[in-house]
Amino acid sequence: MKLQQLRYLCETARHDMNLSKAAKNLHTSQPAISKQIQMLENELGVDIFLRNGKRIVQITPPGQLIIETATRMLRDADNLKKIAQEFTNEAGGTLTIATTHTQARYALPAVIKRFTARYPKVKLILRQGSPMQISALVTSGEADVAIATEAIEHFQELVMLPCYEWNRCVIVLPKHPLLKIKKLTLEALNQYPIITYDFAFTGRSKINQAFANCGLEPNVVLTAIDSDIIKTYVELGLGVGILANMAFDAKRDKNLRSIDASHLFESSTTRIGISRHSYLRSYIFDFIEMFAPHLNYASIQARLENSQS
Amino acid sequence: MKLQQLRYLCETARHDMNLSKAAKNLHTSQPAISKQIQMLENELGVDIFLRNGKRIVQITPPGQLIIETATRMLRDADNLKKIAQEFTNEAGGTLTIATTHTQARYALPAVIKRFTARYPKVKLILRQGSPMQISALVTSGEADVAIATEAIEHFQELVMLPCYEWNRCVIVLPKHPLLKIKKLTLEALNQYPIITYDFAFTGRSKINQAFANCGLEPNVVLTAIDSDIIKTYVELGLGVGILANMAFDAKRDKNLRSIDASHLFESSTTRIGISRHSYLRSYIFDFIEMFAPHLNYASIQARLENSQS
DNA sequence: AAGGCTTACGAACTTCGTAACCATC
DNA sequence: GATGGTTACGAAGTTCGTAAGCCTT
Repeated sequence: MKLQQLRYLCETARHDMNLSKAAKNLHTSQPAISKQIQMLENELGVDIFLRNGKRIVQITPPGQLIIETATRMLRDADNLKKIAQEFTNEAGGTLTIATTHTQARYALPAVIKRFTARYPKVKLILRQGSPMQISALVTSGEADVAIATEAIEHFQELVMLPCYEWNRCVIVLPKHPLLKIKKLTLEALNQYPIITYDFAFTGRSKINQAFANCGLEPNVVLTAIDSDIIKTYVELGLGVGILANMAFDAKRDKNLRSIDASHLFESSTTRIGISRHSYLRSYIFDFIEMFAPHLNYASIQARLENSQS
Repeated sequence: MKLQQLRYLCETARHDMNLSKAAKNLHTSQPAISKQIQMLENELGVDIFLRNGKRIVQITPPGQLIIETATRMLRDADNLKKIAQEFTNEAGGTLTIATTHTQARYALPAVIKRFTARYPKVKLILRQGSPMQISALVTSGEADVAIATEAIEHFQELVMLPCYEWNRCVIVLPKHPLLKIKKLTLEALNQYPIITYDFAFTGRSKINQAFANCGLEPNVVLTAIDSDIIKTYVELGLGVGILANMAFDAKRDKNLRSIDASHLFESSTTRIGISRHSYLRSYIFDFIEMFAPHLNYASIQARLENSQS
């Protein structure tokens, strides 16, 4: 059994069991992959892939388990490299943050500024995506940490650490009738077309929930993953926006007015997610602590050890 | 990075960093080990071992972490083989039980009889040792399950599943004065020299505790790891014995008498221990269920997933 | 007919063991 | 001087890519 064979196997599994694609991705030839996978199957004495003639059709039950274990081994191989780097290249390295637009645009800039000042030699990579995509990036080892608000509870392999709570505001054009109401209600809000986040994103489910609880069905005319796009369409007069309140800046957004809506919606918690099985360089722990000061090396390790759910 | 290199590395670490011993154990030459470890260190860019001239002196801090991760990878490689076996050789296989004398002699025979009837093709290996040795065998993958009563709580990597509780009896020669006492007390017991288990073994700490709680210091004249040896010396008149009550059989032990002592000592719990990271063949789950009927595949998996401590 | 997997085969590269050498205890 | 580690080097064994073949869709 060789690590190379496991690499070939997992890459093939990742690419819908297509040897050709796996070969391309690994910069090698298709026969190399074909042969090594056969040799592995041979050594283990079980078929990993089910073949119909010469075409790979699906993964066998033992193949499924084998791929899972092989994946863990490859991640550990990565961990070995990271451990070594931690001790050789103490200052340098890479930090890949997978996050949503809202976090990248409003929550992260301040933290990243401090981080790069402290670790000037660490290369930063920001990757955007939906909470699901973000989680997958961390699970697959393509990113070190995930920062998002929703939908990342379902990944067994991630540990989600609560960072901060936030709520929403409603944004409208100046002179909008809603500005005259003393205390905003969902009923009042529901008089107008609504522009807010895409369903898969940042705390959108809390919004739907609040309306549903009152027996209302909001007239959502436009959704976006991007707070700036929401603002743009509110400015165009398409409707009123519901935004994360950190996304509104009275100074910058002079053409808009915000109305606090914390009392209307349940607050959302932004979490940072790390893979249970990845080795984290010390500066990653520092980054997490900068983002959420109540988290530190000891408390994170405690979470990693005491929860398996 | 090759699995072979990791194997060489871990074997070297296991043998006090002695390349020669590792080479012998792996049936290869010393230069092969030397070279591959150097190549690994080279690839990772860190020294794993600290050398004084040409002699390996100790493990570097990164080396420690690297060895831990490499060990997990090798165990996973083993797991791959076990998974494959589970699907090819459904009936056959091996079950290695690491346990103490008392369990092997008194608790296991009935279970093993049922097990071999159910799985005639599974090869059974019993390995005896102290609770510490037993735990180490499972941790290192040399045994599948550990069965013991004490001292195995300290291995992070093991999950200990409670199986049954038991207590002790006092054994004496026929006509011994203690047989005339209505209800045995520690004070009465303490009049006589005591023969019981070795400190590292089966529930011995509960005995010491009980005496200590009464401010007594027992006069332990002989300790053994083996109930049969204790009986032998009680028969010789060296003192009274304190035994696990399952170790006394009135029919077989005709030359001795037993007095229940459950009220004097806190009961002990015998547990079965499995490694958190090993793949267990289905018959191993069945074995565990035969030993402790309240444990089954689902409940064991739940314990594996919900505890990390 | 195209896409996709396997077989065949020789070139390039690894790994291993023997032997010789060097360092520490 | 005995034990333990490294260096050198040729033999044996792997792995890879190209080319050719074969099986599905």
